[in-house]
Amino acid sequence: MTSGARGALTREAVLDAAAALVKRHGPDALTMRGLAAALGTAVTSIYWHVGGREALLDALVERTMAELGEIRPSGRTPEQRVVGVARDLRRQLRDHPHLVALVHERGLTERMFLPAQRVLVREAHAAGLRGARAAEFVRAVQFQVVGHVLVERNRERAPVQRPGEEELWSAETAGDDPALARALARPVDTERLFLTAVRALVRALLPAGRPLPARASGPVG
Amino acid sequence: MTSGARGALTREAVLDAAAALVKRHGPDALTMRGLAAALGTAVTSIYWHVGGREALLDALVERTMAELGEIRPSGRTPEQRVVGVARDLRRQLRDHPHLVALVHERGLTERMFLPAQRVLVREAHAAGLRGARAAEFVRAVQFQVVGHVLVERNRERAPVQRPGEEELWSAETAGDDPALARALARPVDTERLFLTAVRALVRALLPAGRPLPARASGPVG
DNA sequence: ACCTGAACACCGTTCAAGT
DNA sequence: ACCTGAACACCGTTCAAGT
Repeated sequence: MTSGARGALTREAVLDAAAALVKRHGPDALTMRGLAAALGTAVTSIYWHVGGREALLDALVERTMAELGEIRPSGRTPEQRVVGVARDLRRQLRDHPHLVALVHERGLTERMFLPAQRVLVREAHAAGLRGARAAEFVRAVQFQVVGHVLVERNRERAPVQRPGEEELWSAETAGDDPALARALARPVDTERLFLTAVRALVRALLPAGRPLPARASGPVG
Repeated sequence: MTSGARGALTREAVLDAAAALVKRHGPDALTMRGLAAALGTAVTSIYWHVGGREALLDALVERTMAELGEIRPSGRTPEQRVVGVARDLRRQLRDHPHLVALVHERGLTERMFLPAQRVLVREAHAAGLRGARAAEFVRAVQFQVVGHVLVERNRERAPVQRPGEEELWSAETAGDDPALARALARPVDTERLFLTAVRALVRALLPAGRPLPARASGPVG
């Protein structure tokens, strides 16, 4: 109904319709029967073109991931570039909120982080980090970014916190600090929180920022 | 069948059986019909005692949360105590892996972190942090701990990574650093990673560690 | 090669009916 | 107050049958 049923059914057309459904109502709203209705075909045709629901969602993840623009580091110091990469990745994921849910459900956070991983390895090398140290750095940034995005998404779809109860909590936990109680009641500035955490991590793991003379490490590509 | 059908059906008995099912096969395996079968009653009895599936899962989360031991800070400096609190919370959540999944599904990470929040506020005050600064600190630790646990759980239930592909990735991303490629192929030392990240955060946000003379801040309890 | 309807084995939930 | 079976409105998937 939504998408024109012009011509033969294509794998592409199925994925398009599926993506539209997910975009509008979230992954849970994507049912094989509903998708078939949107396409104007029989449910079983979907199975012929893309396979079952699992395969469909896998394909959707892969497609959305390919649509994400590549991440290019910018900035003077390795620290600036790494923080920039983290921020860009977070922005990309924020722009595709359902992708995060899909990826989490399917245990693909590793896959999601792969493009950024390449870039971070280069930055680690440029900063003079190699081997196990470089790996630890990359992993730490991965956990940081992905973890933050997961928490952020989670809070967004949290049930409407009953304000009365929240007030109570704040008063109870804030212990003689009304300014803190107020701050805890306010919505979180997630962007700021994110940058704070990433910067702290990068500063702790990256060697002190010498401006690196010309080209610090070996051939890169 | 599993749990004895002795006496009248109780809300407690229903929750017990539900908890057992979730513990053994995960939250997805908890179906109203399956639960009724395990209890040896009609499905509809469950509705009378605890309400629908949503209410059941909510009750389960609340119950499991109450079972978690309270978190007590230990250590000399505020930094040590905060890191300890974070580590304890992570351990608790690791010991109840399905709780994390349930909490994430239902958008209750805020609720899950509440007990630790109280403790962290006290530590922030003890370290001389008040008002908005203290709130930011608490929030940062919250995102850090919860985020890490979410990523950790996600990776655990990730599909078996085809080793060939992973090898390729490593070789591709490692760029002239075989030790890094090997490190990336090895399983992550999540405990170490966690402590590294938390320590970096705490050091960045907590005022420099003076040993605090006797009692630094106002009345607390 | 592509598409179909019917059927199977599930779900959560409601409701009128029992005791 | 407590428990029941039947029924409703959904699911994903398979399969034999069509063209």
